[in-house]
Amino acid sequence: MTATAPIDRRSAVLASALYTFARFGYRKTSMEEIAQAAQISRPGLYFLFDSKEQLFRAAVAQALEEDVVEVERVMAEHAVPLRDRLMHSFDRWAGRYVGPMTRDIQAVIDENPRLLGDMIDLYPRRFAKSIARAIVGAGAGAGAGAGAGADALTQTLISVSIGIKHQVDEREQYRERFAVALDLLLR
Amino acid sequence: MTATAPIDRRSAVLASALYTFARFGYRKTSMEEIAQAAQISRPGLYFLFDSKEQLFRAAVAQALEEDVVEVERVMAEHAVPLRDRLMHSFDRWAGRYVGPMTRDIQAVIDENPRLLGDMIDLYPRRFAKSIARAIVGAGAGAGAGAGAGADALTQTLISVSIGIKHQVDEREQYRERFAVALDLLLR
DNA sequence: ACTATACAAATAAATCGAGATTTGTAAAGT
DNA sequence: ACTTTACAAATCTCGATTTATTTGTATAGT
Repeated sequence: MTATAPIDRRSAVLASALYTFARFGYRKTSMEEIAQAAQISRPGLYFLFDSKEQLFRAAVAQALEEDVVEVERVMAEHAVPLRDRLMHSFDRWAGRYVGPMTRDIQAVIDENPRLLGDMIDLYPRRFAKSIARAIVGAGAGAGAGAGAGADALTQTLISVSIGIKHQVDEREQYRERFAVALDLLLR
Repeated sequence: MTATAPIDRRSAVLASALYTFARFGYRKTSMEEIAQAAQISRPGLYFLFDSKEQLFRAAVAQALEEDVVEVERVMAEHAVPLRDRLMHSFDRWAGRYVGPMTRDIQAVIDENPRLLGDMIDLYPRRFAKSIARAIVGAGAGAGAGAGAGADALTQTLISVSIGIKHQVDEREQYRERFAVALDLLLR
């Protein structure tokens, strides 16, 4: 119990930091601003994180990790209908980052690929794998072929999701359009 | 016959100009570069077009017009399978602008909405309408509901197309992925 | 229906130094 | 496991000036 306190603190700072990075972009966000938003002193930040770069990486990693863990958890709930699981997972993975407040989180990630290294490929792959597994598990995608049909369906769902994200500017619109696509792609 | 010569010239200059704009962006492309690429003198350009802005508008308009006219033509050919018509139309409308050489045509259009005015909304709407009409005509999308199902299918196809364009960097990859999506969305 | 040359006016890019901000670390304190 | 204060070094910002490029037009020529 006593050991969880610093972990929670660290986690809270990362969540706050990501939000601050999102508002001003990586470059124009100072450690001072991050510290104030997180209610910590600036040297205290350096106690928790070695550098601004590492803090940024950790903040993005935590967000992606939480998202993908939630997706993996939901997709494994075989009792609830596949359609509902997909809706929830894509909304968490992508829909969540549509809209005036959160859109810039995606932007700050996209604009600093150099700082993020593997994460940019690894997490989306893990997301896709989780989706595909659940689709074969539910027997959708292709009655007999199994894996191939599931990969095709997964790939198409991801493309739809990316496309919608570029078309709409509110999370609710994302959800509506993705629901339409889901109805067409699931029979 | 004698009157077609200037029209062809103008048209060729516009095609060349769009390509040049695409390579360097609107701002960093000079009239001199456009003139050289089009094998015409710079004052000659001003004889054909009032200003750089007007030339840019005309170049984009010509490309979009040719694309959408081709789409309308193909989608009206009721004899050929709907799937083939859709593949051809989306490849012409979007796939064509994927790839190392042509990728930036889309970018230069997106980056200068102020210069393009209505075109940015009008041509995509015309494209969507052409697709939706053909889908109802072919009886796909929804056996009974007619229009609603066709609009949903059209909307989803467009989202897929936009998504794929952001995922791939070669036209052939676009075609492959879109074919996969088509197979899933058409039964 | 153009080309070649030329030119004024506007725009953009390059340079530069002064001043401010920011990073990362240290030290002393609780 | 932090806070406060302090500081050197690096980085960024800003304005000013200069230099170069570009636009749009004109003029003479074919």
